[in-house]
This record gives sequence, structure tokens and C-alpha cells, in this order.
Amino acid sequence: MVRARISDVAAAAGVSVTTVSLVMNDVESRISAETRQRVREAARAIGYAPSSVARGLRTQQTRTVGLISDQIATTPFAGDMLAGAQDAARENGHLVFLIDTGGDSAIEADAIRALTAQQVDALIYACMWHQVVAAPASLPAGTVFLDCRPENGGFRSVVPDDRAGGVSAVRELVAAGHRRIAYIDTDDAPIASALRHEGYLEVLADAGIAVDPALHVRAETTARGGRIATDRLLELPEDQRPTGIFCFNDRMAVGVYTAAHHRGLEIPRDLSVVGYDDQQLIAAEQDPPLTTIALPHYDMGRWAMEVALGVRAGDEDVTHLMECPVIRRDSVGPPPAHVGKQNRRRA
Amino acid sequence: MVRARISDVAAAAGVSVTTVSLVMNDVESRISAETRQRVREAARAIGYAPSSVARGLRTQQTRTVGLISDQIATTPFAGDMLAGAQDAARENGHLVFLIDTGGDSAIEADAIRALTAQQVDALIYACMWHQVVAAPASLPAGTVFLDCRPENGGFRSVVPDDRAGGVSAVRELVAAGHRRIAYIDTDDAPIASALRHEGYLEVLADAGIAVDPALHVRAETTARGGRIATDRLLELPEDQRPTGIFCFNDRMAVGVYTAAHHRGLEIPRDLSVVGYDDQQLIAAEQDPPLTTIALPHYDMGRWAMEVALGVRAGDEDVTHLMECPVIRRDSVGPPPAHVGKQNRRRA
DNA sequence: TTGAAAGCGCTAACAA
DNA sequence: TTGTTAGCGCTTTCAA
Repeated sequence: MVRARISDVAAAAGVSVTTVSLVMNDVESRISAETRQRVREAARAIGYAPSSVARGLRTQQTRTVGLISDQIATTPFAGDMLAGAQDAARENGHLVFLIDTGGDSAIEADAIRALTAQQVDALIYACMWHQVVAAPASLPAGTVFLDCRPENGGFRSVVPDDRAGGVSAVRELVAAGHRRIAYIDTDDAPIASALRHEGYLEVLADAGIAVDPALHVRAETTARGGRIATDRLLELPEDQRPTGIFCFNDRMAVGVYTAAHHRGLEIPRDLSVVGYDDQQLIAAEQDPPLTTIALPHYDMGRWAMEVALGVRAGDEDVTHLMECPVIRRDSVGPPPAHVGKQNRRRA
Repeated sequence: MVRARISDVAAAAGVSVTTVSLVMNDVESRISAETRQRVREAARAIGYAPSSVARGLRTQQTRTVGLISDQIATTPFAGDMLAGAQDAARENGHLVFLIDTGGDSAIEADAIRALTAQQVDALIYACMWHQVVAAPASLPAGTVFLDCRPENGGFRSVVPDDRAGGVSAVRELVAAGHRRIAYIDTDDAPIASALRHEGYLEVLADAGIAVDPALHVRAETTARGGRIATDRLLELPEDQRPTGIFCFNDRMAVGVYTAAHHRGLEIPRDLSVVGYDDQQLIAAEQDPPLTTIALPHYDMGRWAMEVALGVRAGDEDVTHLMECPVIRRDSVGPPPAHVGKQNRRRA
């Protein structure tokens, strides 16, 4: 069975191709309701669907978007970002080409070439975590950066508001009465970690809490890293030990749980913890479930697509900051009683 | 700046468009090396890239593939499957349209329509976990099913060999000397769970171990489900308790760890565990790291794409079974000494 | 209210 | 070894 063409419909309905085209594209003007009807039926009868390729050639608009990303496979974040972009594309009648470059710049250059050859209407350049990147030279103007920011500007971009996220996280702890709050930081994600640290410092300053360098430790972004860092923290003299810990991410927070359990400490009775990422299958599944800060992947994906498609405004050179909401679960409580006479909810 | 066309190159190089076309498509015959060179340079000079749209209209081949999936967002498995499909597509000069339907059949129908209109050269229908599905009526012949099998056949498909995976898992336990082996099963994934159960029974039979119905329990596929099921198992009289547990998935295995720790049991000294999925950020990150069976997502994705593109043979109506390799880590050891005088590695 | 025809940028059959 | 030209299936201008 061969594809039906517009001329087949025209013949079947006894009209010209112009009329069929007009009807298929819902061009309001002219064409009587009766003809309209007849064309519709003929089209349905022979199973006609317009060729996007022919239309694309004629109109020079393909209703497709390219989404180039560095890594979809190696991070469980990808899904939500794609889903957001995807949904926005679908709602606007566009299809998305997805290309994963694995971080290889040769593949990246090929991808840009291929997508350009396909005459995509828009392009999104996505990273799987918040970073500043050197924009490939061949990237077309108008490309939107998703979860990253181009080194030298010149493009529209969206990233999570990690500073505000850090603020929210530490505020949870301060609000519960904690004054000795640690930040388990990392060297593996420079931008985000520094921003969250700024948030941490801001809350401490606001609350009139002196900064204790011993409470700012670094580790690798794994459960193991979190466990090791926590061990270090819990070996401090009792009056210097943290009662609350803010972790760079949820995986590290899992390590906090492990370290605490090994010492017979219970969360949140003896130690409060706040994570970051709201990573699926991790945060909610801890015992007790982890209070954390969510990364707005879905919303960022949607924002990027809407801006790329021109249905939402976006400024070049002013990176859009997307809010990271706090997800309150059960890993934060008041500090233990013996820590001192701080304000707490219960005696 | 407007796109350069083939005629621009022809004019610049002082040749006909045919010559340019021939050179750009590396058609060996005719065209002298010198002309070839001249055309190449002209093309580079004016930044010419052939339009895939025009070419697609002319050749009726778009070098694009559609990949329809039910859920990319809600499962961390997606990445590897996409990566496999993606890599195979790229290696064969194809671009992939990704559409996530969220399981909505109206969106699914739209997706098939849109992809057909785009004249994709091939179509892949992917599920995020092994299942039997009713193929949408509008699905074109030749579509390849990925991680699922069409109810009524008629298509090529690939799924994990869950039965063999179950065999491998339980064999790990038997090889370590275990005779009382539990299977924490689930109702949430009928196909895979039944297949893995068959594997479990096969190994028991081979090893001459009597089947104890008390050791076959069911739970929801979460850490919580695994913990509850394990509690039930560990409450059995000591001589009926399992010394090894095979879990339907890694998340449930995490629950086994929790339950064991609550009772002061150490893994693998007091209890051995084997999971399934080799889920990233979970299996390897447990303490001790979890021995598990990997789902071959990347390879299935690649297989599906290669078959869809016709670079690999695939039979209709004989679902391709992809091996699930065992990932040996540290959660399996010999059963504890007091369990009886079974063969073990150490006295 | 409808139709004829040009042309989007390319490939390929055919001619030279 | 190279060029001319028809035509892929559609949209859109212009004419009727």
C-alpha cells in the first residue's frame, strides 16, 4: 500500500488540490461547508495524511525541534527534563529529535550539522547538571540552553536557582531549632555546590549563627562520600558536633543515614538531614523519608521548549532561574535536648 | 543569512547541480578528482549543507526513526535503552524522534500519525518494563517492539530473558551453599515476575531442593515492600528461615538490608541477597554492594534499532531474548555455620 | 467559491 | 566526464 497524495484526495472529492490543501489546513476563508465536508470524507476514506516532508520543503518550517544533550543515559535526571520539553513540544504541534552526545564534541558537531540539515525550527542544548559550558561554535543563534549557561552569553538559558535552594534547605534546619549546621559539599559540581554554599552562609548570617569551618566538609557525591564525611563530622567533640546536616545531594544524604545508624543515632531524633535533588527511588524511599530540595527538571525542560518555540519570552544574557521547592518529609526534627538550651518545639 | 542551496554551490564551482549532488553524495563513478575538489571547496566556502527535507521528499527516505515509549520520565531505566537505540541510529546515519506518550493511548495515536506524516524510515515501540501489550491498530508493519511483546504477534520484538535471569540469580545462592532460598516476588510486574519464578523453581529442582511455599512471598516493588516481606521471612522458626533471598528487584533488596540490620543481622555473613535490575545509584551503592542481575537495556535498545534499520536480522513472532548478566558484588556468601552441616567454603 | 500553476531543494534518468 | 530536466508532495499567488 502506497501513501495517498493530496492529488488522490482531490480526484476522489472532485475538487482541486488547492481546495484540499485549504481544507486540510483549516484555512477559514472561502470553501463552502459542503465542499469542506466532501473533502474531509474523501481524505478519511483513502487514509490521507499530508506529508510533513513536502510541507516542510514548501513552507521551510518543519515543526521539529532538536534537543542535544550531553548525557541522558548516565543520569536519572534526564527523564523529567525530557518529559517537560516533550510535553511542551507536543502541545505546540512539534516533534523532537533527541541526540545524546555522551559529551563527545565531535558527535556534538555532527549532531548540530544533522539537525541543521533537517531544518529544525528550534534547538535546545541541554546539560544533565547545572554547569557553565563553552557553546559550540556551530550552534545556531536562538538556541536555548537547558540546565546550563553559555560561558560567553549570547543565548537564552535556564538553570535551577541553587542559591535559593541552599537557603531553603538550611532554613528548614534553622526553623527546627538547629544552630550547629554542617554542609557536606563536593568538588564534583563547582557551580551548584558554590551556589548552595552561598545560600548556606546567607541563612547562617541571617540567623546570627557563627560560621564554623569545621562544619563545612567536602566529599565525593556518593553515599560512600556522605558516610565518610559524616563520620568526620560526628567525631568532633560533642559540643562542636552538628545537629543538622545539609547535603549537596540525596545520595550523600543516604551516607549520612548509614553513618548515623552505625553509631546508633536515629534520624531525626539525634540528627537532622536535608538533601538536594529529590532523586526518585532514593529520597522518598529512605527510612525515614528524606526531606530534600527538588531540582525543577520538568519545569526547566518545559521552559526551554516554550522559549525555543517562541511561545514564551526569554531574554538573552539573563539566565532564567527556576525555583527549587523544598520537599518536606521526615528527616528533620528539633535538635536533641542535651545539646543546650536552644529553642525547640518540645522539652 | 539564508541557507545556501545546491545551485549556489554549482554556480560558485562553475558546474551543474548534478555534479554537486554527485560529489556531495560520494557517488564514486564519473566526476574527475579535480572537479570533485573544486566542488568541495565551493561548498565549504559558502557553508553549504544539503537539505534533508528536500532530499527526503525526492528520495522518499528521511533517515529518521521514530521511537515511541510509554514512560521515559518515571523510570530511571529509560536512559540506557535510549542510549543503545541512539548509538545504533547515529552509527547508521539516522536521527531519532523521541515521543513519550505517558501511556495515554490518544497521545500514542497522535504520535503514530505525526511520525507517519514525517515519513520516518522505521518505528520502535518501547515499554519501560517487560510486558505484553496490545499493539495500537495504526502501528505500521515493520515496527519493532522494545522491552515488550505484542499480544497477537506480527512484529519483531526484544525482551530480557527473565527466566534465565532468575536461574542465574538463584544459582548464585545455591553455588554459595544455600538450600533455604526465598523468592520475594511481586504482583506488580506479571510477566517478569512469573518468568523469574520459573527460573527459581528450575534451579531448586536441579539442586534437589524441595520447594517450600513459605519461602515464596509477595510484596510491592519498593524498599518498604522488601522490608515487610523480609520481616515475615525472618519470623519463621529458625530451621525454616531462609539463608538466602532472591528479590524481584534491587529496590526490594534494599528493604532486605534494612530488615536484616534491624535484627542485627549482617549481610552476607548472616543472610545472602541477590537483587535484579542492577539499578544505578542503588545496587552498587549499598553496603555491602549488592549482587544482582542486570537488565540489558542498552543492548536491547541497540538491537531494536539495528533490526528496525535493517542492519540486523530479526524474526517476526519469535521474541528475541536478551541475556541478563549476573553482576557479582558482595551480598552473597556461604550460609551461616549453625544452619546445619551443608557444604560450605569454610568450617 | 474554486482552480491553475509555480516553485520549495534535491536526485536521477537521460542526453550529450 | 558532465549537464538538462522532470518531479518528489505540498502551499500559495494569482486568476477566474
